[in-house]
Amino acid sequence: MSRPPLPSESPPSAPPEQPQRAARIEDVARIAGVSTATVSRALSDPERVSPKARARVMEAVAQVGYLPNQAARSLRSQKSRMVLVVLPDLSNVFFSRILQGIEDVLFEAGYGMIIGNLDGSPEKEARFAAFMATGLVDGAILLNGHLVGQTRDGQGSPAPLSVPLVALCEAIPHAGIPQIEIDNRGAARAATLYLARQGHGRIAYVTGPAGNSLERERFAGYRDGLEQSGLPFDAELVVPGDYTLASGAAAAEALLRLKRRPGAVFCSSDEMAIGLVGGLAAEGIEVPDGMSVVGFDDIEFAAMARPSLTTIHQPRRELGRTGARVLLDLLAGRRAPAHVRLETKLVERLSTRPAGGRSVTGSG
Amino acid sequence: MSRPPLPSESPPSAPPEQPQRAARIEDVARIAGVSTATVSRALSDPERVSPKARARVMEAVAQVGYLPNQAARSLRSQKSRMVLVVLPDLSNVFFSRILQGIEDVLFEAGYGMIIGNLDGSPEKEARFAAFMATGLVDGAILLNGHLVGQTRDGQGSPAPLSVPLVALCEAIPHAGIPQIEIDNRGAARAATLYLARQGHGRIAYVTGPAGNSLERERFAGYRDGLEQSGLPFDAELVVPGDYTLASGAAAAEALLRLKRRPGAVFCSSDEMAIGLVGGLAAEGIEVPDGMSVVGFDDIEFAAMARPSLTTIHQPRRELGRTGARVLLDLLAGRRAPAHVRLETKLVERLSTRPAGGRSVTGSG
DNA sequence: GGTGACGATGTAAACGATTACAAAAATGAG
DNA sequence: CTCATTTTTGTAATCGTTTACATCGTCACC
Repeated sequence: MSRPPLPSESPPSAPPEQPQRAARIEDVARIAGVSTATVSRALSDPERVSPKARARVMEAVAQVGYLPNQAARSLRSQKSRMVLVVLPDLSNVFFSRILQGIEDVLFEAGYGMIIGNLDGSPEKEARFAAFMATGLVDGAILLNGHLVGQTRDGQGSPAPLSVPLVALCEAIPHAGIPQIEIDNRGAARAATLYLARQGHGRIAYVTGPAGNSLERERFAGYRDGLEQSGLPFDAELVVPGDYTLASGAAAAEALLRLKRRPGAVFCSSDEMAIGLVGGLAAEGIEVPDGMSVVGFDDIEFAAMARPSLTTIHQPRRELGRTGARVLLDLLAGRRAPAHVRLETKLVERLSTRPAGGRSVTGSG
Repeated sequence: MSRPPLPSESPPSAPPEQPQRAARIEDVARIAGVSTATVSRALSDPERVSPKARARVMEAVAQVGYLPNQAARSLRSQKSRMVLVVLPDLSNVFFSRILQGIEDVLFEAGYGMIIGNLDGSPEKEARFAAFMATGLVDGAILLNGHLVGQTRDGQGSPAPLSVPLVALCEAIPHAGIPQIEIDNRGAARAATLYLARQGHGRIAYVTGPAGNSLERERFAGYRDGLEQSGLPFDAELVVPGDYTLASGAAAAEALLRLKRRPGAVFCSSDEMAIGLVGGLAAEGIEVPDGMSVVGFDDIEFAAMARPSLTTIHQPRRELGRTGARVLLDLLAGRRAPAHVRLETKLVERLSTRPAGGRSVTGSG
């Protein structure tokens, strides 16, 4: 096709006022002297193109700084190379390292990560569900323990699980969704056994929120531990909490009100354990001399706390990594394990000591 | 084209095996008896469509559960309604609340959030830069203190800043990018003045990493504070750190080696302050009786620490919110402020006390 | 009743890639 | 050298929207 002749003063070398429109595949094709199909192939699957053409394409790409438009790409290919990560609370330190692990693996595989921070809002939940249904993401990792956007408004069909999902940490009661988790029950048993072996006969337990699936497991583990140690279960020693610092402090008061105080406490979260230590200190009871305390999670701060906290270490980053890997398997159509359990580890620090023994570190 | 006759048992009312293809705008249009243009208008700008048509469209949408395909939408409209947030380290607790603030505002405005975790990797940086250039995101918020993907490989043109940007916390030396930050210098001055007013004559300072733009400001503020209090500056009292717990602990040792010990220390981060407290305790010096300590940031743990930490509170969530708002202004073509400064606040807790006074809380 | 303005609607052309299909070129066997 | 086969390339359809432009009524005003 012939164009109208250009004004004589405009050599094609450097058009001055043009606002730098991003280069398209067509531009690359023209410069390289091939078709757009060849350019596309050279970029996505270099083997399918002759070395000569490939070189010309690469040169043209470099010359114009071509980057394929993502919207066009994902419209046509029906893949977005994006993953949604849904979590209940972005500001909760517990999740940040998991996110990091997820990001590690996703990035490596060329995927991006969209964050869905639920924050207790049903609106958010609905929107994130839409993310999955509109092709915005190829899959999702759920850290929130339940399915997202199960809205069946009006006569609408039961929202189809449009993309592959993976559940991290909390179990989702839905068949066919791989679960990545730790052995909460076994870990809680280990913590309880540890205290029992240190000679503590009355071991209290500060729970997480009722109804939480993790919590049920941990509570079961606590009872396992008691049983295995030949200790009696005493409902009086079970104090309700909700994983927060404040509930740990409240638990301290509750425990001190008991006629027969426990010599040790196992808390279902580090935050509660730290709150408990503070609450005990306010009443003049120092940890570990006055009481031994074990936490759960091994958050960053557990090691910094005073006294540093004996706790159950969860491999958070590795949990994230594994979850991402399993999702990638699903996305690639590979067979994925239905269930992965990661090892926990009891980390001994200074918030526990044998019952009846004397403190090793003389305090002031 | 004629198909082979179906087995008689399959009436067309409910095709059983069809894998539930997502409804397209065309389906909605057909059911509502209007054109696709009208459907599009009814959804994006209901005012432009007659009430009758609107109602029919809405009904059809509900009936088939239509959700517009994002890729198609953003391909055509050249807008993705996504924002990239770039940060140096996702696992750093300092950022999580900022992220939360950003997410708050973005969600409200109908935007999604893609996370770019740099993690010190140039590859990541390049990829995130590509996110901006490929239409994947409409804008970006940078928490990392420098421009992303400034790669000018080969003869490539100087990567055009393709989308609106906002710099949060750290300043980016580049004209035209709005900066959202706190008054680091003023806050550091306030912390120093506070200690001076408590009667401390020798006030040490534990720095952040050299070369950091925040750090320069804070150091200047420390000197301002000394000057304003009529105290001499003593280079011996400036101990290098890098914001980490470990460097705080190391600083403790350094300070204890001095012939004339300071009575108070101002640390450029809470983590260092907490490390310092631990390091001092290891040498038998308790805070605040043996030394007063002030931190910076007011991270979650500052209040939980023992002793709880006097520190400079940064409105992290609000920083995130403001950054997101400014970016939205930019995206909407509204005039955005070039510079926003948020207020900090000195939070008095138990890691400081007047010089020479006696401790109020009797320990042990 | 004619005319202009306005609002509601429809038609069809983008947006920028990927990819099914067909054609052309290269390769190898006989 | 011919023919079958394989590789490489090109053409054009396609993904599912939005939106410029054209069209068609409707209404008010003269």
